[in-house]
Amino acid sequence: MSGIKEVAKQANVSIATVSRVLSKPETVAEKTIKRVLEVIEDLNYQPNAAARQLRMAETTTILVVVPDITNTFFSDVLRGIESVALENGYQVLLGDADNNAEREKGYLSILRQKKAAGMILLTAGIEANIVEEIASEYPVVLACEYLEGVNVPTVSIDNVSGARKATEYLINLGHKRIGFISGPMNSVLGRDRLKGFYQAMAQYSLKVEPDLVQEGNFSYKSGLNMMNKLLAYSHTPTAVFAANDEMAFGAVNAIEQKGLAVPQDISIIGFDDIKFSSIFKPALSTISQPTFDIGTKAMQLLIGLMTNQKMEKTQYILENRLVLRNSCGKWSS
Amino acid sequence: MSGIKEVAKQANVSIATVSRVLSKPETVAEKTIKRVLEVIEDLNYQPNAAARQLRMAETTTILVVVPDITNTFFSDVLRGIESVALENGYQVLLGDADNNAEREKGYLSILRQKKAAGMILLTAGIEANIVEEIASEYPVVLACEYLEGVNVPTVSIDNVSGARKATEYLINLGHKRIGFISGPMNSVLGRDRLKGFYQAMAQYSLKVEPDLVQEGNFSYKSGLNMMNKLLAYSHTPTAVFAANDEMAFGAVNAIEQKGLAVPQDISIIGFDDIKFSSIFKPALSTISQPTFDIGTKAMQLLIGLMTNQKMEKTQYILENRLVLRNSCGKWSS
DNA sequence: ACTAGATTTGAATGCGATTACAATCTGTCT
DNA sequence: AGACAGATTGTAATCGCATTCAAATCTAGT
Repeated sequence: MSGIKEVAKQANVSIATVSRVLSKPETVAEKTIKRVLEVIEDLNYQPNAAARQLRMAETTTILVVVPDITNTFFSDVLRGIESVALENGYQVLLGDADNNAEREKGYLSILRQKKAAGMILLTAGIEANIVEEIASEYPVVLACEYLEGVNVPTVSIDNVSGARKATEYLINLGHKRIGFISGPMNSVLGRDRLKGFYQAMAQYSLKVEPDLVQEGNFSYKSGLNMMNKLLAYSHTPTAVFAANDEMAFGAVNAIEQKGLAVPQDISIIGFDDIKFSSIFKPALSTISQPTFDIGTKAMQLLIGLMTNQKMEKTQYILENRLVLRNSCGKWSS
Repeated sequence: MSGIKEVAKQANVSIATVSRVLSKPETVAEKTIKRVLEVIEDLNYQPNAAARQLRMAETTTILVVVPDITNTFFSDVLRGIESVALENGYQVLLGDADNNAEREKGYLSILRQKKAAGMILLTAGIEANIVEEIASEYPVVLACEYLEGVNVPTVSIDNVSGARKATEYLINLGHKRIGFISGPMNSVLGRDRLKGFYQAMAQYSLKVEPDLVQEGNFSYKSGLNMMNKLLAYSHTPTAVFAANDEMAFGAVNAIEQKGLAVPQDISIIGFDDIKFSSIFKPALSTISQPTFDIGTKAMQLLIGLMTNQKMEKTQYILENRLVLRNSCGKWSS
């Protein structure tokens, strides 16, 4: 309950002096500082954030919108964000969109209310033009997913090249009939990974059979279902690339439920390298994304934006890399 | 940039009327409402949160402090919290303590600055007396971990009975030499689960060999290490209870690395029932916690506190239950 | 047409902090 | 001693909104 007035009274100074002790101590006499500080300590005084924000026209909270906080991939990124936010005196307001574009949009009002100074979008459910509009008015950075043709600061990985890398690896192992379990086609991420797959196949003059590419939704269950579908064809693939690790787990388990073995009968590769990928059996070969770094970079970018630093670069593509474990094997036919 | 003044001017009314349209429309003439609303729509006006908060002396953000957002257990709880927060017009400010008590304490200033109206603690690193003090001044609810002898609203599960349940199950399967990989002994959670283990063993007059209980820290790696330690003894246990699922995964993998099989040679049971437990092989038998419900209940409690509702109950213990999968087998000697 | 009563509106005030500017104090120099 | 520069402190305006209270407008009954 104790406000600046109370501190001022007890320290026998004006509220202006109290304020100065906190923000510009060099303009206040030594012993006054001491006296005021003691009272502050005593009363456990902390300046009211709302009043300060109103006066200063700035807040130190930023908004992060995630599609699903339960997904460890996003929580890793979030941790990166929080880490540099904290270092720089920012707090993060969490918006879980729950994979719902409407809900995602709802969070924009936080910005308009000036409740947050900026926003990091880990999602991509909002229409590109809306994002662009909001980004022209407020500091916004996109992480993980980029929006085609939108000129908003972005940090991401190159999903196309990552997918190409994974596919090439399978090809070099000798596989020719390669299946693909994609992410949802309405997400850039899903489309890009598919594109990378096609590119690699084309580069090696391999035919991709339409039946062998199935659309999942990044969930374990969909991986399981789609793999079962692939298994139902007369010519089953000898390797399949799942567009994320969770679906890869599903694929592996579907295969094993049919009495087949990974990688002896079918090789599986994933994408993301989440925490459980190395714990899973067989340990999953996958494309590793620098999740934590995506978070830190995104937050650094946002801070740059908020403090009006002129930026040399606003588009960052972080490196991904192939991590080899035990879910893929050679194939000779 | 458009404030209430701008709206008032364009709608040709005073700012008071604009404010009334938003908060007490029934006191404003029909057509005035319509006109004002149109301008508001037009300008995309949203009342400045800081000004509003300052005037009203209340905010709609609450603080949630988690030990580690990366842990799916906590992110599930968080999702529960967010879900009812959103329904009731609250936003959640996330504080990741990163398993660091100091950092945890740092978040308390958010409350003092009135940046958040209340707090949910999913951690328990802060000293009990400090928690009690802060809780006497601000709305605070504890979730997941309770603090002994602290009279603060709490929602948790009964870790003792859960652990007893898991142990009993192992005993009923015929196991006698049962090992335990505990959580850190400086956490209530870790101690309670150990207590449950001891209780069950005592109830069935089974001796617990000191060598067979090892202290881990809830991480996969510690599960792996501690299991290796257990495996090094001449009389290895026939079953081990790991105090959480991640450590259970570590235990299983340690066993398999030694060429032994789960559950044929050794049975493993975990605690938490995280998402990955049913995907893992063998699918892990474990104690399931109602994570989402813990979150919703905690948030409901907090809302009650913040709105000064008189509460019939402030201590909730949610049910846990044994979920049987494939990591435990019968033992006869 | 006039007035009491009901409805609608506007001007003034305060929330708690920051800060430009004015006022006061200190000590030094002439 | 008086004056002035520099250091220190206080005064008051301001941020954007909600709210109060009194003024303005409208309604209907006579």
